[in-house]
Amino acid sequence: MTLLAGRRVHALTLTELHEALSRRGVRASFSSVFRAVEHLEREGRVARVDLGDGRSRFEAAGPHHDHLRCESCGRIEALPRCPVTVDPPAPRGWYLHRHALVVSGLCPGCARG
Amino acid sequence: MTLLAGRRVHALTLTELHEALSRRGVRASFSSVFRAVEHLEREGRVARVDLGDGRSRFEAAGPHHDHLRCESCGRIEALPRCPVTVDPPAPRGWYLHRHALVVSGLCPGCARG
DNA sequence: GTCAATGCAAAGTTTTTGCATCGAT
DNA sequence: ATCGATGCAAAAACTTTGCATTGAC
Repeated sequence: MTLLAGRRVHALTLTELHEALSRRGVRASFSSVFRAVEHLEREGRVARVDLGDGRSRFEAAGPHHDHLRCESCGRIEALPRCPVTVDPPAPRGWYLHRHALVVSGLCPGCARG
Repeated sequence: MTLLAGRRVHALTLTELHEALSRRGVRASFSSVFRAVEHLEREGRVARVDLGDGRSRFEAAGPHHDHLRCESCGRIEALPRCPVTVDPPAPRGWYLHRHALVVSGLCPGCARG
């Protein structure tokens, strides 16, 4: 949980999480990590996010926020505030209750390079 | 292309596209569909979108639009207009140039059921 | 003949499951 | 003994590639 709640590290993939745990000396198989995250997700303590790179990422559940993603290095950050207008013009009949926004471009490092 | 440009059908997966083509009498292997789409994507005529359900979807390239997705039946539609404010409050240093928004909830059919 | 398009099968990724084992109560 | 947690390997789902063949020019 501490890992997933880190302020700097956002939305880790299972592999990243597994490696990060190993580095910290936590010996757990990939399956265990998978199942732990699955469990935490069901409990509502962890949220799965999909940033469009083809794999699921996980982060500590919390207040809504959107994501920034660097198209060059893959770096991920949370957007400081949500730029989606509260009243989306939904086609009639739809009942909408959530959204996921990924803004992409170049992070400071890659934009300079 | 005609299929991918349809107004009703948005963002087909490779499998859906393959099946749709078969139904229309176009006999092409899955690989061929994959490579055709890959080619069209490189040409900029087709755009890949990821709506968070774990597989890539493809649609005709065109003016920006975001997506609606029904969490119950998977139905997908384009949002009539983009509810993202033009000037996202990006952290300093980032150079942003695109976004992908998926609004989800229940489609008219599933909301009623 | 040449070169691109095609089909099939196989490999690569990532996610998920089966199953036997280990551990605490 | 029981019940959940664990590890390993295998299965699944999707995407991508290798390679031999086919087809158009």
